[in-house]
Amino acid sequence: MKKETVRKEVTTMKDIAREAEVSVATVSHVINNTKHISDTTRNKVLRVIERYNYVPNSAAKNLRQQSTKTAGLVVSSFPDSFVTEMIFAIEERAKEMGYNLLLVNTNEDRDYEEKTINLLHSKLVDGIILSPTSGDIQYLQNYTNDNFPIVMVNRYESTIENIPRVTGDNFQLGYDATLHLLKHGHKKIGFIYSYPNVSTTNDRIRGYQEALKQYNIPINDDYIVQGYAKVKEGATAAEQLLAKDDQITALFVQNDLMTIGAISKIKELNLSIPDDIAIIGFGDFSSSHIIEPPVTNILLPPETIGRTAFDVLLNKINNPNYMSHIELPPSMLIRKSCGC
Amino acid sequence: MKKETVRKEVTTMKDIAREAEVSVATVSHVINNTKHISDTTRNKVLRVIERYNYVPNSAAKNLRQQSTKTAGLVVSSFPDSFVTEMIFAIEERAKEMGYNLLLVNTNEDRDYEEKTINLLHSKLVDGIILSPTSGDIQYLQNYTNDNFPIVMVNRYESTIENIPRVTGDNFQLGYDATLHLLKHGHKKIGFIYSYPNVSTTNDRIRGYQEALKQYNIPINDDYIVQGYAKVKEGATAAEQLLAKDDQITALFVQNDLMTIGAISKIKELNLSIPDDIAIIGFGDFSSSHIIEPPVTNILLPPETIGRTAFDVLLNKINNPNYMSHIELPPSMLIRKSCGC
DNA sequence: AATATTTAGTTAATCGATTAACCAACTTGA
DNA sequence: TCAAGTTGGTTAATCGATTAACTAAATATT
Repeated sequence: MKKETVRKEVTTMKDIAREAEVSVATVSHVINNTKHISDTTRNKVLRVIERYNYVPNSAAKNLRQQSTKTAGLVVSSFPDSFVTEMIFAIEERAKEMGYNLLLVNTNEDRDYEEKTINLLHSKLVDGIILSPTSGDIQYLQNYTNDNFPIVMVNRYESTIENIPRVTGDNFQLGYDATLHLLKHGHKKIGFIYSYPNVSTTNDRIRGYQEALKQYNIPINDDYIVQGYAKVKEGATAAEQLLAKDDQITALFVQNDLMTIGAISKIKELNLSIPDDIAIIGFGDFSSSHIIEPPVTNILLPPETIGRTAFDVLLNKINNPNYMSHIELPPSMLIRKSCGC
Repeated sequence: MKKETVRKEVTTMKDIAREAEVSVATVSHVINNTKHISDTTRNKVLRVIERYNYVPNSAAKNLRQQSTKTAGLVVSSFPDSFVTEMIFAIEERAKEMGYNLLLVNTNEDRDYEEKTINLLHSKLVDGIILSPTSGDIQYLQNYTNDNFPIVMVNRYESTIENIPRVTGDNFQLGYDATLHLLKHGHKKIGFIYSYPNVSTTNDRIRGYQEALKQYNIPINDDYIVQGYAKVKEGATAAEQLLAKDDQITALFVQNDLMTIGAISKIKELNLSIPDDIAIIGFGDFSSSHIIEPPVTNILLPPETIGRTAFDVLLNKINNPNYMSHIELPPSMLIRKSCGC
């Protein structure tokens, strides 16, 4: 039951060599400038290449050179403006450095993540930038033991220390945003996170709790709910929080889509922002300032994180012993939704 | 000045074969299920594979099999919700069909697009889904002559008819949105597009003009301005349109970011939406319904377009003679900004 | 019992480049 | 004039898999 494959007539270096009446080695040297070739021969070869519209077979090249000038980028989610901008920055930096990017989205599926990294490993890419999903990623240890370059971006896994990483300071982020709300007099602050058991969520929650502790406010785990990084689920999470007898007066939401969901739910309930419910979102998403009221956000710099991550990967590729844990500070973009 | 390369100790199939005391062929057959191997041998091999955490070298596999199970996706822009969702859909469909996706963003750079396709060609990928940027893309003809599978998505180039494509019906889209504004009594309608000389823009403008013509309204090219698909530039475009003596009363904007920019500019000018200026945007972006007033959009289905595009590519890969031009109809999501 | 078929493996050619090692012819220098 | 160096190439091994063709042993068939 073999599939009938239509054999493609693809020009190889051999064809070019034959046509130009030189050896394949010469063709290769002309293409790669690896040896001095006389102008006559060089031009003869180039003309044939031109005529046949010849492009060297990358698989063969990769196999021989043990390098692909391609990097893998494995992210766990996608249409969230922070991640999108980070991807964009990595892409851009890769382009600048002469690399291509193989982008894969695991959609928070741990098994798929492992499978993908397996696939990307072994010379399909020179290295991987990974934003891991939750769960045990000890399997990564095998790759790092093999000296296969991996760097973590945005999220990290604290049990694995020997992988370089570039993230935001999410503890500080959680702390700063919460403190801001506390200063406005809020005592019951809801926290809507995307996914559990990932460093971004964990660290922000720790920061949130630390701020509350400093204000001597008891920590209530019921105030911390999941919103799956989506509009609808963000709305549901907000609804759930606002339905409590406790009269929560502020919301701290961890991504743009959930923020939009939460705001639409608050409006639907005919509550006023920020008078009834204050809200702080995450990331400088573009509609923030035209939403009514304009949304106050706490941010991390996606471009810097992305570009830095790629540079770190490059360092790791060139030097297997390279190591660094880079953490970038958050900042706040204060508008109206927090009550300022 | 050769770079000192640290030779990586990578386990090959030969190592596995030696260790399991079988031939490399047997190892290959175990891995690929290409021949019946006794349970004893199979297990012996599998154990060694497990122990060494062995993964076959894809470059070698690709070279031999003349197939990579990877598709290239070349887009010309990125952080726009329509494109993002389309990419997401293509990704998802590729995953379902056992393919990986090599995503490259050309950022509207024609030369980079050509270079990228050159690179992706020749067995780095099995085929390419392309959303071409403007300019002469006759160079594509070389690839299609080689039977290299390419399909165009979202945008197309009308001078090349022998490449399958999946797009929206943008003429209809331009027509419908404009007609809607005309029915509300608007006569001076500004049109803000992202990039010139691409089919999406051209077709929508044709639709826009056709609608005006049917209402016997003279076409004024000054009403058609560029917004570069970005928030800031969208705002500038809106400002430029509203500054005219003509008193434009409606805006038809071709992507989410520019729509957000235009709205913020209108608010900045203390004009009311929809009373002073009606506005119709494009795409069902998530903040549409919480912006004040909620934004009316005309849409195309990014998921259907994306999934279909991948299926078309698959057809083209399996059958070089496959051909189709698929055009999906627009729909409208009416909210308040149009004056309804 | 002789022959045919099945099972379980092996051998070796192959994919299309890169590149170290080699070589021939020509220059240069003393 | 002859050794040394330079120029402009070529030869052939190699990267790490896949797979057609082959073989030996075991099993089935007549």
